[in-house]
Amino acid sequence: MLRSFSWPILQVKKMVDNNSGGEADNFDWDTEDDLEIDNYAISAPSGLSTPCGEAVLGSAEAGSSGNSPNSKIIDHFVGMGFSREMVAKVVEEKGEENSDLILEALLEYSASTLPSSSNSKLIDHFVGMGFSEEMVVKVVQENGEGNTDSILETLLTYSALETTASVQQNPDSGNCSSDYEGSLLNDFSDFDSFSESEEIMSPSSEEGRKLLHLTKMGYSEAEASVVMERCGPDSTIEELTDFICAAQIAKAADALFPLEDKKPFSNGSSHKKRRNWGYDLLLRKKKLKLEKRFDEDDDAVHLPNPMIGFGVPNEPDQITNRVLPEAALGPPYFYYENVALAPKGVWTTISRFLYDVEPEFVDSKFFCAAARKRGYVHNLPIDNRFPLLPFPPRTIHEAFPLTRKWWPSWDTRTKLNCLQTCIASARLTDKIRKALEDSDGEPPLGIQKFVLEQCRKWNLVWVGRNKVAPLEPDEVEMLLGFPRNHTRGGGISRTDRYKSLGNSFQIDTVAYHFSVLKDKFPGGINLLSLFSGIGGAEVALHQLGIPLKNVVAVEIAELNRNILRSWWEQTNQRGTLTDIQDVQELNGDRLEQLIKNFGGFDLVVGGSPCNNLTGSNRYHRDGLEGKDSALFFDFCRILDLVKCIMNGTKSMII
DNA sequence: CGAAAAATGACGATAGTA
DNA sequence: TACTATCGTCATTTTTCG
Repeated sequence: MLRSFSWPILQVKKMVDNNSGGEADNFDWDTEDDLEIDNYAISAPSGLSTPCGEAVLGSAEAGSSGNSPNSKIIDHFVGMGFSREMVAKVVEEKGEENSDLILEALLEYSASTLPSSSNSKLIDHFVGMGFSEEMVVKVVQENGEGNTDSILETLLTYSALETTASVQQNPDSGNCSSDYEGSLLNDFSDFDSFSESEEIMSPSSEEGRKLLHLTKMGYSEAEASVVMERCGPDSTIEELTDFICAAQIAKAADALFPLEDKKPFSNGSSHKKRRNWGYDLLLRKKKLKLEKRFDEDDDAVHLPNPMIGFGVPNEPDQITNRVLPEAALGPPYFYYENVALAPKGVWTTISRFLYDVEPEFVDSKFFCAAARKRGYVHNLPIDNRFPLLPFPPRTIHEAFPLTRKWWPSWDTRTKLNCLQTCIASARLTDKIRKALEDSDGEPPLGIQKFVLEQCRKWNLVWVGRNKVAPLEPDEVEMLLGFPRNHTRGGGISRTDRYKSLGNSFQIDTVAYHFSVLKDKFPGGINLLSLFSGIGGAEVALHQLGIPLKNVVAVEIAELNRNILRSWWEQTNQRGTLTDIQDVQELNGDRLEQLIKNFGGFDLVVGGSPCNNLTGSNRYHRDGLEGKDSALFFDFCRILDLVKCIMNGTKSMII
């Protein structure tokens, strides 16, 4: 509820900053000069072509209709959807000077009265925010009037689509469209081939094919059909995905605006700059693509070799200081993780969405006996890190001494490969055994090559004469740094243990990065753990001896929530663990409540789904737009909400 | 016996490095 | 150019459970 009412706050700010607001539709999408973008953001904030562009105009007009300052103020708030009586009353109580207080009071009153309001009142409310009545009625019907949050979500999406569409179709935008479309071909070329193969299987109507294609890409049918309507029947998949992509970026960014502007009359420059974030990003993305066309992708993220990030224990070449972009500075600290070997461009996008922080790529083979190439984007200090002690075994032989007896000399592996979610079948290991038994002594080179290839692929170890086997679940736990039997019990199957473990952090690696927090939070920390899985972040902090005060863990899988809860109880944690099922539940309201309860999060951690990024996925390696990996944008959304709410809370306290 | 859960086996492409 | 690594998905079979 609060969130839906937060929107108008932005309008007030815009209105106060600049009352003209008429340039929204003429936003220059062809601009490639960052300086110009920044200037634009600072000098003409009302010109942002946000999805609520209409709302801005609407309220500005409403505002200018009044004469005396008093009625003007009242009109402003009425324009946001508050009732005139309520506004008048509040203005009288709080005085017309302090809009902060007025808004606070209005929000409070509305929160208590709206739930009982009628359907038409709800519609009026959203119409008051600047959405067209037609659209609101439709969306309320679709979503049901109970869920104001999803109504707002949908409205924002539709509005974003309209805005981007009108900008794209604006003939005044010069050569923008041709460049833009051309550059997009690169990005969606993999989708292209996908669609061609799909065509054979479902040769229905062209429109149906596109719809199917878009929905397969993970977009809702509503999104897909709206976009197709906007783009016309001749639109290509590239154009369609472009619209949706832009809308999603806009959506992710816009979800943050309201609370960002909780201090309606502050004018910090970074504050204003941030508001342009999603669009700024869109432009940068475009710029990046253009650069790519000229073979100048300086912006492309490249993996370090050796993959030691800013440094690992016992290795030279430590980097102990770096300059973070201003927007990235805490509080809170944040820590995002995903697979390093993602499709091209993914890490560039991730970095840009996380305040342009340079990712730290680290292979966990420097911490344990198994490789794990991961990228981490975080704003933690990087000096005076220390590792967890004792060091875990860092070679296969140290980790599994019993295998030494059976390890053939021609298997030269000293480290295991990445621990994944599936293991080799018994049939494969048996096939290997038979292949080896045919020859006594040294097997032929061909056999050696085959066996070694399979061993690398499936992380097999030698457990007997000519006998290889996959790792046991508890061995995987050990390699990843979890306590033994961490994932055992509670009715979890063997298969699911592998799956949960395969999706987890390597504790020693993460703990090394977290170690800098120990001095800073001697009394313990409040942790927001998104996609928490089996609790890698929690375990790492615990091992470091950093007390966990309040932990909010968001995890979709019940089995994983049970594992974390069980660990929490086993280790006699003093703090409180709140678990939430879905990141989508975590809206502004919920976060505000949580943050109010214990004064803010010190650390926000999350490794969003990698299944659409990893090379192991043969079917849906769709990148960040993939069905599951797109949840990355929820990480951004939530992180930014936390940032905004905490800054807002702080300013109210001070 | 039948449903549900668990285990099994077949299935390449991409992107980086030497 | 050749070589290597990769937090996986799907359909089917087998086992478990009531």
